[in-house]
Amino acid sequence: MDYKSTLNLPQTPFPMKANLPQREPGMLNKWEQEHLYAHIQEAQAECPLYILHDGPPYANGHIHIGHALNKILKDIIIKSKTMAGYRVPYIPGWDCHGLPIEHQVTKSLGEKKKSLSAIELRRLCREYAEKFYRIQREEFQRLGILGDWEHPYLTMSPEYESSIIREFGKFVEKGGVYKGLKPVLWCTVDQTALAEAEVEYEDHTSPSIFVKFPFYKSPAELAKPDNLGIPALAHVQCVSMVIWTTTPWTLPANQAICLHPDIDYAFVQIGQEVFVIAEKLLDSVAKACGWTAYATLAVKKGRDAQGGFEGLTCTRPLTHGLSPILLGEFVTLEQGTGCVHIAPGHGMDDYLLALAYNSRREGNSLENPLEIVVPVDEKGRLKEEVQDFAGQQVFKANPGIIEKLDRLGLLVGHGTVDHSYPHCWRCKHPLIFRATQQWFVSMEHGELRNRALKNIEQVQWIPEQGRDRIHGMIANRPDWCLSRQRLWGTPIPTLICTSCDATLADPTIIAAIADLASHDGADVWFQRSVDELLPPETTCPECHGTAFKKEEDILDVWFESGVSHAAVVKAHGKEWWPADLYLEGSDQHRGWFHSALLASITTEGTAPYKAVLTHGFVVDGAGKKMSKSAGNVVTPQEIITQHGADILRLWVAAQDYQEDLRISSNIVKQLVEAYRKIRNTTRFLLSNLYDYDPTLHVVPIDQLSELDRWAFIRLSHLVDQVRKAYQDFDFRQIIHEIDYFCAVHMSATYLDILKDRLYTFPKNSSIRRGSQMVLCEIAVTLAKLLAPILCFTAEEIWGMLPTAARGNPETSSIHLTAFPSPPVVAHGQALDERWTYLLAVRTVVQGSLEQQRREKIIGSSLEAKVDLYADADHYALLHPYALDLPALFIVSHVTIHQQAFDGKNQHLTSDPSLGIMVDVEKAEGQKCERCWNYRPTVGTDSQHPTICDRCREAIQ
RNA sequence: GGGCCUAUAGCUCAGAUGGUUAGAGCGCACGCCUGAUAAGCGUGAGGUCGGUAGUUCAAUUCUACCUAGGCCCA
Repeated sequence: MDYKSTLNLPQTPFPMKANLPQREPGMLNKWEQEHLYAHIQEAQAECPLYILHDGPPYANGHIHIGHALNKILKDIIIKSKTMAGYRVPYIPGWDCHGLPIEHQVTKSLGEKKKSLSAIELRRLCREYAEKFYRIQREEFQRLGILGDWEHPYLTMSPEYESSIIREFGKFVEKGGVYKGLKPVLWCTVDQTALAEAEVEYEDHTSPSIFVKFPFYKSPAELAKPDNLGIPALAHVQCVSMVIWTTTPWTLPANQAICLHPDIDYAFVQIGQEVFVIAEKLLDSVAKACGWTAYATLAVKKGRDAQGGFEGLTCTRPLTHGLSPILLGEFVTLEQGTGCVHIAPGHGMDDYLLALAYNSRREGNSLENPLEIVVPVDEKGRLKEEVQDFAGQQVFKANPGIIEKLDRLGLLVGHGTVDHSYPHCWRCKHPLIFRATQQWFVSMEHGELRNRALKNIEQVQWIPEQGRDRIHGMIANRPDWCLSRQRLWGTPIPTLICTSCDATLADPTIIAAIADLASHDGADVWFQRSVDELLPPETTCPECHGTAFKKEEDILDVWFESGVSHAAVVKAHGKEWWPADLYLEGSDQHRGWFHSALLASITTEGTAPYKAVLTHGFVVDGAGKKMSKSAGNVVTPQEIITQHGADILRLWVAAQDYQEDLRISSNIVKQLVEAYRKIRNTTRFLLSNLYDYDPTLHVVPIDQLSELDRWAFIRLSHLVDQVRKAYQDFDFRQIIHEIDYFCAVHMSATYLDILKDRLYTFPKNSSIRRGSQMVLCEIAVTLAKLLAPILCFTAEEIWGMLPTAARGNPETSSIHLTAFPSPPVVAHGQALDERWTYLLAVRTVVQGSLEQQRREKIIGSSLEAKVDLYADADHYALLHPYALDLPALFIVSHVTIHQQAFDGKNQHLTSDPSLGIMVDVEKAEGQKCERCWNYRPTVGTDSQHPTICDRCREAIQ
């Protein structure tokens, strides 16, 4: 007889092989056709709102692994918050303006660019951004991310551009916006500012000169203790600081000399003169200047509490006035003299030093603020005020300036130097640093800095260190420069009076421009003339003139994305603001978190977010940064095509995203294994539910076997822990919990033990149906707990569950369901303790079985019988389970003896802590053909001579 | 150079106000099963807790420095 056909063997259409790369797109189609995202929003309409505001990626290029990480984390949070009972809308966005796109477009245009109008160039940039946001949108959707993809926010849309202008107007209204000077890289040929990305570094030969700046005070005065306090100076003729520069033309703009506070400076005597230079550079300077006989009189640190340099002044070589000596950390000993000529209008370090000194003048000895002097016009010519050189192009003026310095006796040494120097990427000419008029937001006006710092404390930063990081940045940053000398962006809608040069930044006019932009976009600023843009009665507040020209700068893109809290969050409704969460890479402490905070503090008074969660960066398997040149780049596309998006999502969840995240083929391989364990466990659950119907076969929990109830207790703990981990955004904990649950509690324990019961017991026996109920519950629960992470696989499982398990009425997608509550088992704790003991005994028995297996006594564990020897206490514990133990150990027979360990039975495996000894031998009787247990009853029935009594009953 | 951060088995992660043989899952090796089968079960081997010095009766855990790495800034 074919007894195999009398078994209830597992069967399921749920395949072992996931085939995710093929299967996932089908599911995406289904979700799109069913308008799943919209359905979820409808279903949750009455739930409390949870707003995760999306930071806009830049609409340039395909998505990389960092984008995938960011969006998957967001999606996991959105899906889990939804399943936890919130209404969680997701409006994705893109950052569309800015230099990289303009740069790409300009580059591809080549020479044609010159004949293109601003409006035409903007149109090409718009097309470029349009193309890439669509590409990225598709790539994001492929990751399984649900959201309002049909209505994303784009910073180049008319509504958004209008919002930017409106927010700028609010800034102006609050009064913190001002026009000031700031150095930029400037091309004197194209007469335009360049960004760092547009600069090419090439070798260039520059003059190299050493120039003296004689101290204003006489040597005798300097020698006194309340000055430098170096007596030896009293007898010399002149004491000078010596600076080194490769840009003689910037000397007319000199405002100060900077020393490093910790460097030693030598007072070097040559004849009747004394020069001050860094001690460590003395040899090289002496060589460059041709000094032969010299002596060091004294050495002094840049910063010295008594008789320090700081605050002393020197005579400027080419202009009137005195330059104070300042201290700055940026001074190095790489080249020069260690004494740096400071021209705030022509250098970034110089500029920042001037700002720093000007902003804390009480704490230092500066009498007057340092001025940002720019005696160079936009064509690179020295201006009128520069005596002898007015009208000369800066590079051409250098020889004359050197000659004049020599004539004045101020040139200590000169030569040339070959170094890498910035050049214009288009015209290839050398660039200069030159300060230009730009728009700024004051950090001090209206206490912006202090209010921002105070609000940082009100925000939850995850991880905590984020607070320190942004705090330090806000505390130390200079005023916010809003100007960019570009075309692809939102204009700064201010005006300049053509008769008196006054600037006109009027909130009413700005509001009017914003209205225009809301229909036609910011292009109106470029398309229309001043007269078309301005109200007719507009007059200059300074000179009452009526003729204006437009400001040509556009806004910093950080301002644009910074105001998204208003343009997107608030625009959707007051109750959306402030957002519950911003979630980006840790670089955004200086970027979006930063600009959004300043924007929101200015216009709303508080931070735009309640919490900020940051993640690290993706690095390769060795922890190194990914780069094309290193050849270690892993793309989301390759993982999706090879393994599927769910594997990528699993990777995101399994990693500690608060640090750097490693990825390599090995790591992905490990994840595929973990995925397989989860998948196969689920497959086994499903395969044993083929004949189970929850509406017909449900068994009350208190009537389940203890083993089933133990499984429910494990499930209950899992639900608790996983739900808490979702709340804490601790996703790797979820993966570990689920992985452990599947591998240890289910696969190796519960499911292994259950096989005999499921396969060999009568179909409708309540014990089998009871176990099926538990299996079904576990399958449903696992699918739901996994849904936010393995969104495709969970949906696939959902479709395979018994119909009635999918809710009543049946729910079409798992993403429309809520997280399960933990099942409640009466007296669960006592049961759990008993079973913890029984399973520990099981482990000891397995060890014993393994010994006998190695001895070739047994192969399969069903070939064994087990003798358990227990002391009195543990015998009492074990005895009630006498009938369950064979199934629990998966052996054919178990006998329990009450007998304490006495040292005589040393061939037995013993475990004193469990109070037991174990003996394993070959089981008696014949192997039942049907259930494979060894039983004495096999052969006792003439009709069924090859099966046991239990199986005979089962097939009746 | 500055700010913030990281370093525990091949991989992903636990761990402790400092205190017995530092844990898990996976992978690996070996064995079993062949009624979860490109599956399942069992057993086992893997770690000078990045390095050095210090504090301490005791440090992987605290401190300093160093090395390697990441983000931001200069």
